Amino acid sequence: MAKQTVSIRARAPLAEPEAAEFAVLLKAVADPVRLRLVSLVAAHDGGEACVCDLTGAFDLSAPTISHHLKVLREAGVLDSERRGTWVHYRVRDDVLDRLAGMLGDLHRPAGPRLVSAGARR
Amino acid sequence: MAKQTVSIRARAPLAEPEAAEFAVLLKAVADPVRLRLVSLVAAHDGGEACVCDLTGAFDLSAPTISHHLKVLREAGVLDSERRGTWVHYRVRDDVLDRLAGMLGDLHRPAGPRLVSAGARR
DNA sequence: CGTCTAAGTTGACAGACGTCGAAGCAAAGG
DNA sequence: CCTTTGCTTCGACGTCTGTCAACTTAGACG
Repeated sequence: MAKQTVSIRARAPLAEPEAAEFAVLLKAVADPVRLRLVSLVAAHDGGEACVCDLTGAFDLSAPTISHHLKVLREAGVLDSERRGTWVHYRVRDDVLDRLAGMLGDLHRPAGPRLVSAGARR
Repeated sequence: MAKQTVSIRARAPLAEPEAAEFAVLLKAVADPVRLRLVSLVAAHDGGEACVCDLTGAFDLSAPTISHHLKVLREAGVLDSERRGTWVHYRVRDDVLDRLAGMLGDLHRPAGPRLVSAGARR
């Protein structure tokens, strides 16, 4: 009788296009400054913050902060909206959820999920 | 009676040292090739794979694959062990869990966790 | 030992990245 | 209209990163 070990690692590996897509998100977040920026925006009351709330937390010039915010915005991690004089940033919760879910799924065997894909709110 | 809206965003923002630490992990994974490498290793039978199992999936030279594996190893995402002629790589599940957990926590309000911090296995 | 195969190291190079100062644009208030 | 304040864009600079060809190291097997 053959070996019959049902593979414990049944999940299919990431295809190249998916990997490329996630890599864009990961690259955006893979920087101490940008990670803290996301964290600061998420932790801010109401889940949004204007740039003026953020610059004080860093020893960096305003253009540099603006640059990092642009990277996060273009990657889809943050949304921005101008209201009067101030520009408000907000975290794309769904995007962060997809990212966290993908990383969790990587090493977790296929089957019933522990966490539902949608965010709880 | 006062409004009593307990701030929905109570989680403290990431401190700089934590951010730097996580950024190292994220940088390691924030590359299409490395993301697929991790995925391939994780999806491989037994949760481990030798380099010879991996090189075929890419249009890259062996030194380049070796370089990416080194980055992942030094960041702590992968473990490697030489057994005879072959070097076997394995995913550090705990590390990936910490990463996924951190990203999930970023935008999720503080309070009772949905997922226990330790991996289920 | 000699040789073959697997994997890693070195050195080089083009391109991407993080940072800043200076200049630009947008809204609000004189 | 002019000025001020908040934020972004531009241009430049040094550093880091992904890639390869060439070479080296580590075991296995005669």
